[in-house]
Amino acid sequence: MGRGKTELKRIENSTNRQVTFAKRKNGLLKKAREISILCDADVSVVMFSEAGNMTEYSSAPLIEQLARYQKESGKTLWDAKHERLSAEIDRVRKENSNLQIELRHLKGEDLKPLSPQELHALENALEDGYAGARAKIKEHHRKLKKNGRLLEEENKRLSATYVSAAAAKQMEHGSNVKVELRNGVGCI
Amino acid sequence: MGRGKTELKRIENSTNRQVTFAKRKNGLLKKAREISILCDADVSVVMFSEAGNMTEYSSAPLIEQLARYQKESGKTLWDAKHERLSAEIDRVRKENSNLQIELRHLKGEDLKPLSPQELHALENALEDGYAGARAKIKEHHRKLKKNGRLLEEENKRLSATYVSAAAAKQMEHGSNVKVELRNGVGCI
DNA sequence: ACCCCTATATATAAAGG
DNA sequence: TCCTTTATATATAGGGG
Repeated sequence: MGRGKTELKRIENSTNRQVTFAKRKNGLLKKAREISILCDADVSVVMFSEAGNMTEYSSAPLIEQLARYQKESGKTLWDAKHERLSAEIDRVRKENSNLQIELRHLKGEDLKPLSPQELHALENALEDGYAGARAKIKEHHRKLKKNGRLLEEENKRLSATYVSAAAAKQMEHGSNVKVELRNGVGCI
Repeated sequence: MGRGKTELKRIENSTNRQVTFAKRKNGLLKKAREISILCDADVSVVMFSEAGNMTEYSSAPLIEQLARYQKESGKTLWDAKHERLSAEIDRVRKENSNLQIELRHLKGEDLKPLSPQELHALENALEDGYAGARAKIKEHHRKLKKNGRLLEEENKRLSATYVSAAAAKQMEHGSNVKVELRNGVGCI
């Protein structure tokens, strides 16, 4: 619809994608309104842009539409959602636990369950990671310094906000591992 | 659209109304599919004809769309229990994100947003952590060795299960950070 | 109700400001 | 990014099986 025929695939150019979304979003909403009026139908549309911005249209209260949806489709939105949420919580918690174990191992804690082989590997990982990280950090540090006092002032400002953000996060959900490391990073 | 311009009001003739609904319903669904594909957006449409027949389209599971809707709009579609579950997911996700950032910093990645002060602190943290961890690991390693071959055999067995568990976790949700570190730990 | 056809009305891609 | 202006592509009203 327009000067060029468009293939039905994700528009690669980000700007074009956004522009097209804005146009078509309006088009879709208009069509939804029209059909609900012309044909005395109930229509609900919920859209999320790539960036996460929501747009909705519903000719009747959405909750009523959903109640109807459940009755018609036989799908139990509520219960199913509950199960999904619970499953997601399990998944995310497990991931969290793994991350924390990783951090502890890297700090030399909770080594008991590790076999000699794993300990050896951990030593190597630490050694490699340490050397690489240290080099990168120094390099980055050096670059920053080259930019002189002005930038350093700016960084101090940023540092202040970063530290308070870190503090806020601690208050929020003080994981031991994180608190310790945050302190290490944020203070001095 | 078509031979006659149509007023935006309920079509009086029942047959025409139904025919128009059928046509426009398909048009709307097509548009919804297109926008979701072209613009990488998430779109859900639920429609009920005058007669009560339901049609739905959702680029992502409708339940998830609705969860997002709730969060964005602030409107409660279902009970508080679900909201608590959602809040917990958000909380743990945020914590995961922080943990991953920490791991990256410790690996010398994503250093750009850090100020010189923070970089310095990170260096110290790495240095201290590294020395401490290494000492602890060596000590632990030494102790294990003292217990001789029998225990070592046992540890090999444990190691095997640990490694496959780690591999399974990778398959599950391969975060870059984790995968790399797990490899370091699990593989030698 | 469901196709098909065709004239028109709309939607929108591309381009420029 | 948003608006305006085209030229084109699509959607669809009305009509006939």
